[in-house]
Amino acid sequence: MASSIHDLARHLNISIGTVSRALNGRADVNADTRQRVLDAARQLNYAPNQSGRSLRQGATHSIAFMLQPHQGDQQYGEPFFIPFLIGLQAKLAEHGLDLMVVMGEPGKYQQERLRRVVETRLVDAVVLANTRREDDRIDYLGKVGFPFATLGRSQSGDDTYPSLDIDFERAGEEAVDRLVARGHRRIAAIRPSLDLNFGYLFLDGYGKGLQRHGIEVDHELIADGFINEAGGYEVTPRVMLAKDPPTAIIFNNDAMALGGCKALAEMGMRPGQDIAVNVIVDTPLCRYFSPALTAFRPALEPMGRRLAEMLLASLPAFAGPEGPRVIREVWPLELVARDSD
Amino acid sequence: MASSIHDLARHLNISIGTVSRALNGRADVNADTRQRVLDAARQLNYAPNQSGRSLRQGATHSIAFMLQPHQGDQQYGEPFFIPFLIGLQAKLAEHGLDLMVVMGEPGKYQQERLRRVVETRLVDAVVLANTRREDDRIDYLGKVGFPFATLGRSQSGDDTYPSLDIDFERAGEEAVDRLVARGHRRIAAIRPSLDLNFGYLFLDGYGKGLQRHGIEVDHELIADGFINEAGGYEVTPRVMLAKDPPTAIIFNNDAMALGGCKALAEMGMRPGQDIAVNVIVDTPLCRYFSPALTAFRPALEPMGRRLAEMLLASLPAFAGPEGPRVIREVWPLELVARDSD
DNA sequence: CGTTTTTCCGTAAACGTTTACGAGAACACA
DNA sequence: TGTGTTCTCGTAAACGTTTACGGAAAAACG
Repeated sequence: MASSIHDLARHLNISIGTVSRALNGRADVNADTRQRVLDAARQLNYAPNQSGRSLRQGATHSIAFMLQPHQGDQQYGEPFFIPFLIGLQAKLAEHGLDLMVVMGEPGKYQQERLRRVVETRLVDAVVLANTRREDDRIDYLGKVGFPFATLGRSQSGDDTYPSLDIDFERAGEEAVDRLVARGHRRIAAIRPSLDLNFGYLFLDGYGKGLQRHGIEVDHELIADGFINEAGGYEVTPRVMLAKDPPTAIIFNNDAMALGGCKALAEMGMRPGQDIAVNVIVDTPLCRYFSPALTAFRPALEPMGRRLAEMLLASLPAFAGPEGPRVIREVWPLELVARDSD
Repeated sequence: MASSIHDLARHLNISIGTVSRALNGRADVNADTRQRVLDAARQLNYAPNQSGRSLRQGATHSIAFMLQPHQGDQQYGEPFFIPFLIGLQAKLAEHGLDLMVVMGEPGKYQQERLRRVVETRLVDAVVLANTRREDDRIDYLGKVGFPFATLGRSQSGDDTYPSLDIDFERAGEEAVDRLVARGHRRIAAIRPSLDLNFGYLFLDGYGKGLQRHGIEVDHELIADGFINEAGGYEVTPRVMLAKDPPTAIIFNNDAMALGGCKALAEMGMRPGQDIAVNVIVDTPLCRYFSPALTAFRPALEPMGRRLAEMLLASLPAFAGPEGPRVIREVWPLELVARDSD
């Protein structure tokens, strides 16, 4: 069924070497011959077998995107990633690269899966999401020298890989600024309990913001919960029961915010009226929730494109004439003021 | 860097044939030898090069999932697909298959991309999403005999491929039942204007439902719009301006429903009070919208798993002893009654 | 002990490419 | 005409596997 380069060569009474060179745009082939090859290829529906060229070239021309669904994502499903993926894959496609998505089982350790991807040479490089503060995957990839980039920062590794993150720290600070400006002094912070790095960054910004306004950090106002709606629902009452309860809450995750608002509602508190709510990392959910939640929005699709560029710039095969280079960027979030504060 | 089967063989003073057989669990290898090979493989971090085995075996052990982002999805991004993908890839992974995601550019024709995937033998099979009523992709894959399955039905092809869909027809009918039971006789239907097949199925069910209750179809109450929020926003006023306006609306898409509700709000109508709203295909957005929208919910993650099973059952290499078979299923949706009707 | 069967392993071909190398033809130049 | 250069192409090796085949050794059998 599938036609090979031999069929094409035979059909043209030409050697396979010439066919290959013609197809790959090499200079040492007669313009006329090239045209004939191109025409015949189209006519016979020929395209070079990917496995064959991968094997010969030692490159698969594909990239793996690795994310780990959290437990309980089956219904909710991190809408965060889709626009990012759209951007990522669009830019990769411009360079003839395909995208593989490796998810792993929800909640299960991904290291084994990653090892297989690497050792098996399934892809040329990996893009890591859900970066943890200490991330085995980064350590591993660094150790074995496999090319990768990360969406999100980490303390692991030695910064020799490209990474793109959003400025959680600054967003945390800005949220505090905003809430203080609106008269709040008792501001709570709720973040995921996992080792996810952005939880720390957010809290740093939150602390810095408070400090700048001369407000002391009250640990009764900080809580960690599982990074989903149930987590937010469970943990929000905890800060509300502080001796001196908060008048505002910053949620470090949209799902947790939604769960938190449910808990607040059950306590008879309406966001935007009885309590102010901000959430870091806006998603469509924040917008459609009632009241619409004031949130900080990242430019996901451009981020996807950009991280693809950064990854490619770090790969010798794709880097420009100046050679490969490692770029690391932190992008600002845009405040979307809505009705919850 | 990467170790090959030759390294392993040399290290063990053994032939590469034996190593391969040991690794692949073939019977004709001494138990003792096998263990030594396995140990050495682990020790040397060896795993067979994927390109090599793909080339030799004529199978890539990966599947492509092909979806087409609609224009304007950059922020919203079809949350529908993530849980489905989680299920799909989980089941595929159980069989040692990897998942490739091919998106194409938003709004752009995917045929070229598909041809490349097929001719290049990038994957062993394809899963198609966003099936259209007449779908070139299905025609093409059928014609060239490339294995595939679809999420959603189509009129194209001759039903010789596995497909899994949700029962839009029945959901449309049930929505009518529900609304009639609640006293409505003037029920509008809003669906996407594209050739997406589910739009037709939905409308069939809607018509059948009306008929069963002796209500005549009024074409002033049916409208098509672009399948996003803007489309819903634009088209909803149109049905509201009918000579005899509707007291209920069924939306065939969550994004359109949200846009529609915005339009309704601007006309001073509150869903659940001044007008009833149902939406086919629930997403988290429906749940968090205010008022929470009554909607019909599919079991996305199980559907993903199931379609993977169905696809595998149709592939000779994975089918059981009874040989490959084509399964087609239509799954019911679960009504989630909320506050909008 | 001779014969047959079984167990185990090495050899080599094949999968479909790309590419280094070299060679013939055409051309330029003196 | 002789020499050097440029164009163009064919040859063959290599990428890392899997697997059909055959053969040697061991085991089973009478």
